Amino acid sequence: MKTSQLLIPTLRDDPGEAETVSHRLMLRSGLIRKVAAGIYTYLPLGLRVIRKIEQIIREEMNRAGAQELLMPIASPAELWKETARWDYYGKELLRFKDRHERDFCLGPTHEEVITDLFRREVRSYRQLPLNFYQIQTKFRDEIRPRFGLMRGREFIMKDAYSFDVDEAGAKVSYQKMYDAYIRIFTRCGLTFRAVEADTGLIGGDVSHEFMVLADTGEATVAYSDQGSYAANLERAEVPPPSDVDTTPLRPLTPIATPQRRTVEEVTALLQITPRQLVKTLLYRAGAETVAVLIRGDHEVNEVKLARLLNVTDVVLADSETVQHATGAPPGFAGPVGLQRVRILADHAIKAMKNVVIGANKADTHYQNANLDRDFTVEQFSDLRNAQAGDPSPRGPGVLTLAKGIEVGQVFLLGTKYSHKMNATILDDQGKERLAIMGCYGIGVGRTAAAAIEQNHDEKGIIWPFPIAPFHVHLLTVSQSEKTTEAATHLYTDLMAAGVEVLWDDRADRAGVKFNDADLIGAPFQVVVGDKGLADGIVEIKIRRSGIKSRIAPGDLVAQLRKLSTEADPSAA
RNA sequence: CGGGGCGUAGCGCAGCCCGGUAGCGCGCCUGCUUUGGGAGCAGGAUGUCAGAGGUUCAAAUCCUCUCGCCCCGACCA
Repeated sequence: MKTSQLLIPTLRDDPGEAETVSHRLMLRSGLIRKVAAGIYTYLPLGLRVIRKIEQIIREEMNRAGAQELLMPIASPAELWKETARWDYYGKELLRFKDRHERDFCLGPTHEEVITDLFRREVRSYRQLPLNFYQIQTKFRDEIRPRFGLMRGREFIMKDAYSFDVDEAGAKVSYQKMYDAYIRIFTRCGLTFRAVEADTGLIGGDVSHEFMVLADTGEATVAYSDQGSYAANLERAEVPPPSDVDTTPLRPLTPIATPQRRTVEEVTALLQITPRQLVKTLLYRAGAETVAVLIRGDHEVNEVKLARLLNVTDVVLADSETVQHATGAPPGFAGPVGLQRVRILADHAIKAMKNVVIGANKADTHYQNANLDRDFTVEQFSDLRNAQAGDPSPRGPGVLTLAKGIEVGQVFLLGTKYSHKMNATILDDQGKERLAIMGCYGIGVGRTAAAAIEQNHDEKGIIWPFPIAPFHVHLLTVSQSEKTTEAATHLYTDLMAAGVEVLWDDRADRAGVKFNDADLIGAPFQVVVGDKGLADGIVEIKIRRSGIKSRIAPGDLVAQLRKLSTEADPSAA
């Protein structure tokens, strides 16, 4: 393609609306333009990247035995009411009525639609396993769209759904997708980790997320520095402490702590460390209020708490609720004499002795409070976030925390949807059984954004070869006929050789072209100009390394082939 | 939804406090020169100052409301 024939509106300045690297560079290099919050147009260059990623996904999904289909974006409320997600999904589900006042929604995911198809069309275990996938536009009315394609409301997703007769089969299907995802993200040139994940709104039992490691990531990953353990922080297990403090018990003593509410204020006043203090946090979980005891230097993991209480989410109680439950203003809650709410505690509390806790009385704490003697706990559980330096819950090593961008997630759903929608098949005994399902998603645009987060410099994008919009950016830096003629030949030869080449044939000066080429980030730049041609050469610049080499025009195609193979071994 | 901020030319911004002719840089158009890392000169076009009300002789500027967008939090591919 020629630049003069494509709309590639590059920007010299950073757009004011964009802060993250990928968002900024996508706008600047003319890949996308915003239409509304979280809603974008993919311009020709951006669409080429999207298509490249889609193609890699297609190849690997097909290789893994999945079959492609395409479901509608709009789906009727009835299906969603069957699984109760019409109510449960909340405001993220964009609903509307058709002209007959029938309720519809824009699909945020397609478990209902695919399960409906399955139950209508599939009867026998002989037809299984089945795995259907689609690459389609999804709509989720996100609370806060941000960072360009990283979290859009409308976005392109590959979603796949597997159906098996039994658990064993479902695990095989799950593993196939897991392996396919590893290949997909590897082929996209990303540095990533597969981590254990919470199942969230989709539901189910087992799940892994594929995290591209990048500082701009919204998720936190905890992984072992020596072993293979890796998990989303939401999920990362913290084993109970092995050593118990054996200090002799001292008598419980009230102590005045006027206006000292926070851990910092109380520990500063009493000259102790946060490790010697127990925070008592009150949470609302549905209709119930619970108290959660947690060591002063730890953070409550609300996902774990919600899971323990079997609710969808928990929120910190407001001050009125705290006052009602403890008889004291917030900041002075403690488990001693706390009657009105259940008391839950993180495992770490078991190991603590002579702790400081709130006294359920304004401006007062207790010193030397001790479990069982002074207060009791209804249930101990893993309720805190893992911290860097914690021992790995499985395998050797200690945990390190890093930021990650979630580009894909795989779930073993079990019968969650097949049960609610009665999706059954006959097994080899002629008995009706619920299909065991799995579902598997990849954010296509987010994968492109993540690739930019990991591959850029101050000049612009450095595309991994397999997902670059073009392999070669051909730059003519002189306006002479000689140069144009030489470039025309090279352009024709490259195209004939199957090289994806973008020829910057604009009448602009060399500097403009060099800068745009660096910004757009094709892996290789070929520079043709009067100077080089006088010496009988053209120049190749490798975008990533910046290394330039001079080469006879006749050798260009062969040389680029060689460089391409080095850049993308999987393409060979 | 809670907290913070912003809406002025295609992009980046100034002007607003202290009301009176809407500006700067880049980009765009024309011409000449230039042509290997964001050219120079000359000329030119482009704005419902987010919208609606109000105050005033007069509003981009002051007041009220509405809308949109960005950032921080709760959500997720």
